[in-house]
Amino acid sequence: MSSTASSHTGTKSPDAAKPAQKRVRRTAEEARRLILDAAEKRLARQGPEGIRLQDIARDVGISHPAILHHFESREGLVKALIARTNTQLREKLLGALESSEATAQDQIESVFEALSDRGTARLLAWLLLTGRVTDTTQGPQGMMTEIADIIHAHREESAKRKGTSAPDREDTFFLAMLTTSAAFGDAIIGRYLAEAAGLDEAGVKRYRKWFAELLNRHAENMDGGAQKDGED
Amino acid sequence: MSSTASSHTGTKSPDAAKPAQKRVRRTAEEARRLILDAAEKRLARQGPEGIRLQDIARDVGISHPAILHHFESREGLVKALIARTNTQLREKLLGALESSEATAQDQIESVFEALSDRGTARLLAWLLLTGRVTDTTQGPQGMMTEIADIIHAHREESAKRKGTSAPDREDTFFLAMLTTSAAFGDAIIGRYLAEAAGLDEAGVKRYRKWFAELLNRHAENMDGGAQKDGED
DNA sequence: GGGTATACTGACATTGCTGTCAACATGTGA
DNA sequence: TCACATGTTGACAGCAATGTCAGTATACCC
Repeated sequence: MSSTASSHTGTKSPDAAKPAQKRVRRTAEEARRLILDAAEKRLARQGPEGIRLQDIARDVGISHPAILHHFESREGLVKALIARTNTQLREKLLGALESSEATAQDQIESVFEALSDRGTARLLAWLLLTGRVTDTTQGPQGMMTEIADIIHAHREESAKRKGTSAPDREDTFFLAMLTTSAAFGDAIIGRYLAEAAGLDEAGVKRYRKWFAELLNRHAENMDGGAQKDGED
Repeated sequence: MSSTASSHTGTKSPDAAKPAQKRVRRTAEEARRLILDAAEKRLARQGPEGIRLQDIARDVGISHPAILHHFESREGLVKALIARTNTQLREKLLGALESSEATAQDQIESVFEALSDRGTARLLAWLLLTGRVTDTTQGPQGMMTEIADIIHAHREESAKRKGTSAPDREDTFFLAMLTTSAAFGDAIIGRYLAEAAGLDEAGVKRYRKWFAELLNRHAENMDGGAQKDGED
């Protein structure tokens, strides 16, 4: 890294043995990907202030103007990172929902996973904290309503199958909202809470299971009504 | 603001109505308080990057070196703000718990309130995001375990009174952890989720009540065991 | 009223980061 | 093999933010 090979081009020195810097040249797409990866990593580790062009450039092994070349500005980089994160989050969540094999347990687990993985929640928290949210349909908000709709459809279908009354729509929203908030908060503070309580990894797993069961019982009570065989 | 009044002292003008800049001289304590208030406000409104000495100084109506005079450095200001916020949060939460008149509903409500008020959760989120957490006993983590202990004592007492089996200690931790995460997440993203779902203020209230009842039912099931009259 | 401690200020030094620019180098197609 | 598009770079400009310093003004005490 520090071997900056003195001056820039070797042309001045007739030193044939020193082509020195084989400059790497990636496709624009590849370069963008690497830069976003590095930015994501920094952000997850060091928080908002960890996004510094110089640092990221060093991580990737390029000069910082290269980043500006690909993203126009620091703000452009941030926007691109947000967009990519949103897309990935959306895909993960919808994927988890649509795999009809997954139990409700798995689904809730996957929400927690998706938000804590790669500092997704941290990025989004920062996004919300710095007031970068403009459009209600974009970002986690829009996602939640979309997902709540899907879940509600499931519940209605399930209720119809069982011949019980359809669940309250607001109840489903509340379920989604609680899950989102809890997973969100967990991604940010969960680690510290667990540590303070002396919970190891298995304990965290138990916690999530406990939470999923809490919601399950609630849903069964609501959906099943007076019915008793409320297994899913 | 631009009326810098040319030179510094106003003694030149005998204008009694305009002694120009009677330099205000507060007690150190008062000055610190005002500065912290302004910093807190900025932080709540603009997020982490909103803490700029110049801006805060302007808000208070002093020059920015005055801030440095009282807090040594920007970092010192941040630390002081964190300390104060922690203290205030602690007092609020313990206060809410100890007022034995409060129902479980009220208590949960007060957790949400305490975290969302004055951007407390935002500050703490930033604190956690930027990895400023060192001591496990400080900050929200330690608070949670402390509070969980108190709640657990309540539950045990209540169980004894009813003659039912004592609740699982871990169950209480999980309750506290969920409440903390949910309130924490809510303070950060709740506003946006509610907006996306079209929830007005009354809706948010219903949500919190719904959540409190969810926890209540769970606790009653656990504590009451086979008992049915689990009102409290 | 004079003296002292210290809250406070303007001007400036310093640092660090984003963004610009001209030039360089490399993959691709003719 | 040559030309071209473009990924890439070092040097520098510009700015913003923290921090320093010498000096000023005010509350408090005698």
